[in-house]
Amino acid sequence: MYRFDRQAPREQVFAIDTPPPTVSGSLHVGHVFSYTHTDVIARYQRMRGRAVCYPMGWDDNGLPTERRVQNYYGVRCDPSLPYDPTFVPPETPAKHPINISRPNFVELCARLTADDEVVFERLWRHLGLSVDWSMTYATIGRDAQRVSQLAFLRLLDKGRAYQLEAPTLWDVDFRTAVAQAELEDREMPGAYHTIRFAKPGGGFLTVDTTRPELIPACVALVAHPDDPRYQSLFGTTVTTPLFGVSVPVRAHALADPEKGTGIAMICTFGDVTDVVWWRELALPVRAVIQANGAFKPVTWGAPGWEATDAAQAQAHYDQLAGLSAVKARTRIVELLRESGDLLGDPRPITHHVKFFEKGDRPLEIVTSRQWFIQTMNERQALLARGQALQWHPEYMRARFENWVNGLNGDWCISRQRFFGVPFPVWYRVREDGTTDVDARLLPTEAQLPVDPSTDVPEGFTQAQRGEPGGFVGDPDVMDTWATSSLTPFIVCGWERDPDLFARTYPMHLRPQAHDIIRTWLFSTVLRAHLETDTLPWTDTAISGWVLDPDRKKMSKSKGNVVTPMALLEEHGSDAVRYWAAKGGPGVDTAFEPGQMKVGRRLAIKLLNASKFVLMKDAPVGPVTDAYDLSMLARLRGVVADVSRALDEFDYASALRVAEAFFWSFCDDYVEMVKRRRLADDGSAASAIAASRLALSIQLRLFAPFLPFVTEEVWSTWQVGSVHRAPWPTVDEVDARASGSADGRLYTLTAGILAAVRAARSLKKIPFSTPVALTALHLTPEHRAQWSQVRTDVLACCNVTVADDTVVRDADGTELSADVEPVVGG
RNA sequence: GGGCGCUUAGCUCAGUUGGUAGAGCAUCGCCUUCACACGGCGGUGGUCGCAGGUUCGAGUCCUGCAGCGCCCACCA
Repeated sequence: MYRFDRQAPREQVFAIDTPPPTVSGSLHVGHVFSYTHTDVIARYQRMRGRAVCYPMGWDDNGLPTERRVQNYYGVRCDPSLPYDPTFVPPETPAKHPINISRPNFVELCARLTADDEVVFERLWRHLGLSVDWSMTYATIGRDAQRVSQLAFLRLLDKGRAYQLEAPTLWDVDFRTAVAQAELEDREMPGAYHTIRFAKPGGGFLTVDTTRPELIPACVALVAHPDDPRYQSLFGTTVTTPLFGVSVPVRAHALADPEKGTGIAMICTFGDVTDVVWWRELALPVRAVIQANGAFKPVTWGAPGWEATDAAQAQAHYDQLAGLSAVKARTRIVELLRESGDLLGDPRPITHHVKFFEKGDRPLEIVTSRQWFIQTMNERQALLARGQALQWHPEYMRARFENWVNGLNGDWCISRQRFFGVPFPVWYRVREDGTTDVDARLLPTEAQLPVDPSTDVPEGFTQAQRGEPGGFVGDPDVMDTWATSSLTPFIVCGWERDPDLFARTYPMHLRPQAHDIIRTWLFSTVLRAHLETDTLPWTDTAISGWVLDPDRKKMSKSKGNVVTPMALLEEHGSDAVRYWAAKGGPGVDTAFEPGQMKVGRRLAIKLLNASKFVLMKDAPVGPVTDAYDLSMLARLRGVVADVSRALDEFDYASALRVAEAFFWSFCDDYVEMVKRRRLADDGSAASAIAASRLALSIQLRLFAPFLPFVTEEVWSTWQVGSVHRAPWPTVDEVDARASGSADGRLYTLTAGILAAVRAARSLKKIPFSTPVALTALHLTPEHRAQWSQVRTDVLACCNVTVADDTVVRDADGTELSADVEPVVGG
């Protein structure tokens, strides 16, 4: 039913770039929420006659999977090991992790994620997602690897991807580079330490620092060029405490006279500002922190580590070597106190520190060789792409622009990890056994995907791996976003199925949540811009988050996550979808079981109302009665409004409009026709025809939202699936409803019935007691309709119009717009 | 520090181009009536965050402020 028609011409295609959920986690209510939004749009477009390309992907690539596999099987990846085809993981994880090769590790990742993917698919089917499951992809799958590597090689060829040895943001626990997009600030306790530096002619100047442990890595001091306090020091050198290193005092506009003493240490590297100063002031490197976060061994007095008293520097430094940054800080404070170079006590502060979003310790900056994709010189072009993209809601564009304007470097795409797409690159090994990183060996496009740790470059043999004169593979894998940014290419068959690609790309819709605008949305726009010089899609619909009743984002760590399957089983999929669809585009929505109960009630009401309408059958004929025509005139407007809202991706408004009409249809119209249907005349035939037409239309209006109950009813009296039925149009209504009519007779009569019900309730008059209208105030709008109000219709409420009923015009705007009959027993 | 959004009934939220404040839930009451008790109908309930301004008229437009949330930002 949901199979994408690959023969459909491009104008009829509607292609959705589905977010592939991370399979190593579990799906939560937020997923159910946002994936429902997408499904409503997919179902609507399908009923409009579009060939909907709606795949599902699994994001099984990356760190979360790695961590899970390590724990689940008790293994650890050692890329230096050869593949062992006979390896079988132990039944229960061993006490000490078993080292296995990268291909073995990847096999285990694939095995574990395959199980998850079965569970995920079951949930999505239960929820009623109208996905074409034959198009499912995985981000670690063979084709995703081919696309990632091919796109990388194309960028390399164009000079848009490059490799560089440079200071890079580094997570010391995962021991990998990370990108700007993966950072988050966390508020941390810290302390200002006032340190003294010896001035050349005697005396001291003081510097405030939160990272005294980096004094051995200090390469200069810096103050603002206009700062009067330091004018005389610019161009001179001062001496670092404990280590006795001469460092220059420099001027740079980035130095903030307001912070600390107005003069700062430049260390290699304490933060990203250090990197800027270091680069722009052309300073030397004196790095102390290693990839694992520990202070590295240093021989003082050696080139680059000159000190006035090398022995003393060594004695001090040896107490730091091997320690982590935090422990080194504690130790150096003691040393500074002993030497008298620490003035006063450290002054506690809280400040923002950069973390890898998945990391536990603050990021360090470590110099390493990494791959980058150019972004900085595309910023203007990317802003223009963001302008051209249709955002729903519109204001989310600001997030994108905010991010693009805040970029401070090219995108680092290499990670020193294992479960990811490898870089399709080998390097020559020199005769002395060292790697020549400039002598790259690349595969042909036809060979992709390749794993350079097991595959061999053209013209070499496996025996030459790592040998002098031979080759080595690039050890790194790509950032997970380097693959995810290519989902439109993966889905649309880029460089694999040109016919499919031409029909589906650029795609139509990218649905996603707002927290990954800077990562997934941004990087996808970038890759499409660089590769095809287009936007990847015309529209993006941004969903909000599901908040718990305390208005906090629902998350596992807070222990407030509800299992989606249990939710679906308790309330029913239609009910949960109803709740989800009420959360409009971009709006964070409270988790509210009450709304699900309302959705369930709506579904049951649909069943019952359908049962009533379908009790009576009649030949399909024109609708002639004024009441029926008036009701259909209202429905005509509803069809137009619901369609317009869905065209604009505003599923929440669409549902509201359809629902409001349906309740009125049940309360008022169904009551109005109850007695008429029992007659055996043209009025009855008209009522039955109109009821069935209205039911058919309303079932189709609700089908994208409540796919199960609508299909259930549809299947009892229609051929085929409601989900393949044509979307209702105003033309369809006009074709059956002869003559022109408006909705006023319907609203007037509904108003009278509602007023009678209110009066009965207020005066406690039971339904079985007949009542008569004695007075009626009419608004000018409804004046002309009064003469059409029929007593046989009002009889459904057991109300009659007395001979002496007084009908009054509403006197200007003085009277209430409501019709206020006075009811007598 | 910059950006974006939100603030309307006890709760969750609608409120199109300015024109008498809306829905559902909760609460209270009524009703077995031939689709529906897994129900129906009705009632109560609001200085629209605050202060100015524009206007005949402001929940809506403008300015400022406050609170909340999110995104971003130079760890001295």
